[in-house]
Amino acid sequence: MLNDTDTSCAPPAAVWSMSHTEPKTARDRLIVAASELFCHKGFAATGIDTVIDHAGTAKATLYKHFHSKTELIEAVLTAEGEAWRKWFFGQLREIKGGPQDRLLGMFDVLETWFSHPDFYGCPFINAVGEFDTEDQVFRRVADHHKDFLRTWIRAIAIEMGAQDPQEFTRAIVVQIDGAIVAAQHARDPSFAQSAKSVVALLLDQEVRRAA
Amino acid sequence: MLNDTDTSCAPPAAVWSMSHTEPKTARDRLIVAASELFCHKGFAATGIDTVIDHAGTAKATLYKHFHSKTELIEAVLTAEGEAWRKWFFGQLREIKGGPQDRLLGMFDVLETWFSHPDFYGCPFINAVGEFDTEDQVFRRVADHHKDFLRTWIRAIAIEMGAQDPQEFTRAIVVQIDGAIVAAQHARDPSFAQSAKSVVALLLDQEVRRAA
DNA sequence: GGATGAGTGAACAGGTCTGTCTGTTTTTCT
DNA sequence: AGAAAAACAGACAGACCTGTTCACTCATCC
Repeated sequence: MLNDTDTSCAPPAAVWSMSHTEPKTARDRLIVAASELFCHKGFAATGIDTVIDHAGTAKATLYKHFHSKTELIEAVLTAEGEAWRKWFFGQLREIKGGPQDRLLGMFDVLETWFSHPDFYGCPFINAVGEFDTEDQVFRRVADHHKDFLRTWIRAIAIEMGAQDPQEFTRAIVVQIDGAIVAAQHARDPSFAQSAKSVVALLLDQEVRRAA
Repeated sequence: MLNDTDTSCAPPAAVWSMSHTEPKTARDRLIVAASELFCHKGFAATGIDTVIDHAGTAKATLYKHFHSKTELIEAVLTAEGEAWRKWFFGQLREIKGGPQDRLLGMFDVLETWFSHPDFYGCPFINAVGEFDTEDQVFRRVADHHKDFLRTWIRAIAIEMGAQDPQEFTRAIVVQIDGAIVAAQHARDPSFAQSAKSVVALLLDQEVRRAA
């Protein structure tokens, strides 16, 4: 029932990240290099010179494509978000069953994410935590990213006939964020299963309410 | 019995942070200033000069007390953790009722925390997100901090006669971390109540299991 | 085959960073 | 009051930071 046939042969980079896309243009190489460095060593802590060294480009090339470091960070977050969503929703689409099954299955996908050796937490959570009040650009990008997830959850909630889709969605978001942070800190992917059990309980409640 | 009469007249800083403690020694002033700056503007993004400016000390004084910036960050996290726990567990102690009431009441305390204008998320979550793989010192300090919370929850779980205290604790940790991150990102303290509702459901389940 | 546009390498400007050092002043303890 | 410890202001070193500029290479396409 799961796509467990092809996911094991080529582990050069994280499939949920844009790091695995073969970079052709200089811009792509910059984004890929910056993404890896920013996410692993921190946005502020990584210098431009390190980025261009890893990308193998000239500094002028970087500043031709991105007018500032902030713009590069923004581009990295955008690209990383797109790649992650492409992978994540692709996985979600392969889950068979009704809305409940799909919702529960999401946490198995999350666990797959957490289990990858290059899992460093959610780049958006980390970015907002790093800059916080300073620059709300990153908070906006993060919110845009999370909106895709909220929309997906809300659709499930409505499909299920949840009593309060809004509140239901909020509860699920708490499970996701909590699982991400707990797994990141404890380096223990199985927090996805803890969250999944809680969600199963939430689904139980909805069923009982409907009955 | 407690000094709860005088806590409302002077709101210059957050009561859950060590920023409100009147700094006497130069070391205290450094910690207080560094704490505010690091947590608001980021650890890497805040320079030493900014810290000593805000603390009103000489740079030599800083390096006499802390041998490096990393050591200062570590001291800030330690102090911030102590102040937070002092406030938080103090609030928890005032909750009347049995273990279930105390557990649920915790989320009201969390909401109070989230509601403060200076709430910038959990410094430990932010620090681990910022440095991640680079320096595991911060991860260690964060884990030590979280351990107090885990111990408290686990005691409640055992007192309640939870079927699996370990797993119960993990589920609660997910609720806390999730509420923190969701509240921080959406700037919406009421995520504490969403988490609280989920915990109420978990308690329901334990009661039903016991019956 | 010559123009065009993208990329290169390297130097440079101007700041800011961490961390050190010196000499002076203030506080504290006896 | 006098000695000792602590904190002060500020200059300094040396590295690193972001961002700019310039001259050059090389592929592609008309």
